[in-house]
Amino acid sequence: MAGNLSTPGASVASRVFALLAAFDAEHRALSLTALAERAGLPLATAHRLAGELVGLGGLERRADRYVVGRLVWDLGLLAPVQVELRQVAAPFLHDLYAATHATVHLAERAGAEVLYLDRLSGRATVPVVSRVGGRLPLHTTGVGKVLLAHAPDDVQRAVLADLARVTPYTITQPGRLREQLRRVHREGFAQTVEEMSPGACSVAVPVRHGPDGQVVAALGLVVPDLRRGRARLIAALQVAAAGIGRSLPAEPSSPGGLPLSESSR
Amino acid sequence: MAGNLSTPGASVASRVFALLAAFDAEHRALSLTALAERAGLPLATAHRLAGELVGLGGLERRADRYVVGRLVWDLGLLAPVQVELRQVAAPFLHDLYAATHATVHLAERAGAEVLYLDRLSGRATVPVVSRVGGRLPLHTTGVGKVLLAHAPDDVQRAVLADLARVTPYTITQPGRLREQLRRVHREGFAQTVEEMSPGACSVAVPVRHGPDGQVVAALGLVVPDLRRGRARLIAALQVAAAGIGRSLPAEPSSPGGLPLSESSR
DNA sequence: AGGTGGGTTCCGCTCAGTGGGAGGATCGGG
DNA sequence: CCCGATCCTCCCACTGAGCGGAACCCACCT
Repeated sequence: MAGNLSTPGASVASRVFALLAAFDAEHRALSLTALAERAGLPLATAHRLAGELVGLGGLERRADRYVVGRLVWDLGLLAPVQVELRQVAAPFLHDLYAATHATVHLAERAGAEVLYLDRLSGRATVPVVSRVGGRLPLHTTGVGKVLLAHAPDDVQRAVLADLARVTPYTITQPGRLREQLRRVHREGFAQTVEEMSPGACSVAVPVRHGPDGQVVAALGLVVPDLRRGRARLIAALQVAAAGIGRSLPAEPSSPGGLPLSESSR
Repeated sequence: MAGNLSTPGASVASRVFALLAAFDAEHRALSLTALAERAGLPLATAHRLAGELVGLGGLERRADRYVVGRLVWDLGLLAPVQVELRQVAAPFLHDLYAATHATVHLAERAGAEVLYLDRLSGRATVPVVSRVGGRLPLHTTGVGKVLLAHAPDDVQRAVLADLARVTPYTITQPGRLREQLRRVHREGFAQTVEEMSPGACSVAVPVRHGPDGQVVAALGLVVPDLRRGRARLIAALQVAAAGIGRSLPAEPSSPGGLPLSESSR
């Protein structure tokens, strides 16, 4: 991985991806200048390349802003990001939503963050910051705590060593969080109370799979209040999680692995 | 845009996208040779570029196959492909599903095809070929007929001039289809009976928006049989479509359909 | 007017990209 | 066991695609 993209030695491909990767959830539309800056490319280069990408469908131009193009959307949907899991889980997520009318989350761990694989939300009764494809800290979300509790030691250590504060209720003391993680193991669920966003609480359970009960994902609900009906939510979650785990194909396949369809013309 | 990618004159960017665009719904995983062939690149070039893309996250290597990488998935989710519409529509789609337990579709027109923006399907009772991000012909699907009925003249003409047969029931006579499109306008809904896949019927209604009632999308249901309960399905669809239209923000952030000529794929 | 901050275009130098071809690995059939 | 087929990896000398500083344009300020 070369250093500065504007220095000779950087490949065109890396520059192309630098341009694309300049976009994120907070920057869905960028002016040429912003794009160049965020991509670390000279203005003229960014301009030429961006123009080329627009022609190829990788970017789109909206007035004086660039946005990610349709082709990328198309292609992204082909990426084997837990397709199997998401497919299998979808009906269970619906069931959960129907039963609770809460925001439903399906997530996996990606490094030291939660990666949201799917989300169902009714008309927002609670402010929810998650986004399909979005990442959030492990220690501030219900699904995150579940995943963290079942993560390898080194991940736990790394996360516990740096607990960023998000709200006044965010748990930032390693000791307290570690105790909570132990409880997750003991009780089979995790919860948060306004630790990610004010006014939002969550419960979550692991999705286990295979004979060894490997935790492959987490299933969570976000609600305005946990004081009433928590037991009911957990019960619903556990039923759904069990159903998902049971419905997953036996083969412990590579992460996200799926029918690797036949090749050739 | 140039022809053969392996001839000098093709830009690196175009080669990169040729590699990515070599993947489609039927080819989610490709061997190097297949990849090179489908991208129209010399093997050595494909090898080197693909390797580079793997390093950048644009591709992923699974054993001896390449698949679309996570980065592209991430980025694709940022593409402004009717985000607003999909977001607004989501709860209504759930409602529809809850009410009917049929497969629910939200689609827009992309050139001379239907582009599926969202889909809910319970445990498959009916074989459904659609896929989020997938495209199907306008004349063989319920949502397609709705969108076609409200498409500009030139699109209608182009589509009517070439009605491919998909099943024995596919309508291939321009006259009959034209008559049906008139009925769509008159009656406010479209239907298909095994015209796309055997054993599947569909109904669909337009989603209108704004003071002029512009058709911005179509909402459809797929069921095994329309003889019973069609009226009920249509009623549900119309309520949902009206709700979506009403909930959309005043200014449609992006144009409904793409120009007919554009062929980004 | 002059200034500022965006976007666009130009063009000659040069190094990144190219791809034919050699070589390796793996398989399976004779 | 050899041999051919198939697929992947690597090398390297040639060259034209890509680069980006600089000039320019334009809209909108003061």
